[in-house]
Amino acid sequence: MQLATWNVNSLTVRLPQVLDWLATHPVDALVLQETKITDDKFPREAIEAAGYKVAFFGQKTYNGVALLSRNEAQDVVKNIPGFEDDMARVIAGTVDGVRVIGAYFPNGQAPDSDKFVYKMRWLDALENWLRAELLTHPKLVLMGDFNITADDRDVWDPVTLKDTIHCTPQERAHFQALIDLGTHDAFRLFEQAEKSYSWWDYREFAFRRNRGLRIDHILVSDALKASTQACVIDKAPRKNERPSDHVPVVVTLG
DNA sequence: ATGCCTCAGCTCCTGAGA
Repeated sequence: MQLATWNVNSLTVRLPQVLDWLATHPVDALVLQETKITDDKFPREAIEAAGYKVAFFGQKTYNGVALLSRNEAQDVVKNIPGFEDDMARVIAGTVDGVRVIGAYFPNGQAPDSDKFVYKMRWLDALENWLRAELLTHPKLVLMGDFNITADDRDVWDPVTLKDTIHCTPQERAHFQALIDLGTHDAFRLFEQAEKSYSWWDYREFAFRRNRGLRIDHILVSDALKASTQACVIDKAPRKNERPSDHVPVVVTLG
């Protein structure tokens, strides 16, 4: 079984690339972030024609998430239950017996901003919900655009970027809190190349110079750890014309 | 210097992303 996550930065722009990618990477489920599209305009037909069922939860201009799966997702949940939020950031569903949570974590903008305060509140709520979800669904995968680097290996210049957004101790403590609930950073379960990133700024030839961050993650629960066989970042779509600034991350479960 | 790209939208500039 293969599961993947991809922040597409506008599904309207990236739909052809998503369909191309699925044709060559026929994963069992794919979660998308930053679809930036309202539900009435979601390209359901094109995705179903490619052989996927889809659940989606969007809004105009910002945010927006979707869960594509070969077999229809059961018990779909949108956003964090009990957490008031006017942003579409989370979609969860059970696919082939695995609880799949796709999430677009808040950016946070800057450590001294209101958006950072919201990010911390959102992360608190996510942790409380995940604790409960793990009890009812031991086989669980949380994946998406976390907007957090787990440690300095995930940062192209950890000295210059020390304590800046995505790299603060507060954000990393929250990442660790998710791990402490009984999950594992699937990417780090395996030997990986140094300077492996999932996002590169559009500016200053950042991709060509490999000035990136690893902020797109896949956490697998304790119950899935032993069956986790691989986790790879697929950099190829970053070389497309009009690429997303993020690339897909894929996990293979036995 | 706070932009450099890219995207959406009450679109010819602005806000946001990370």
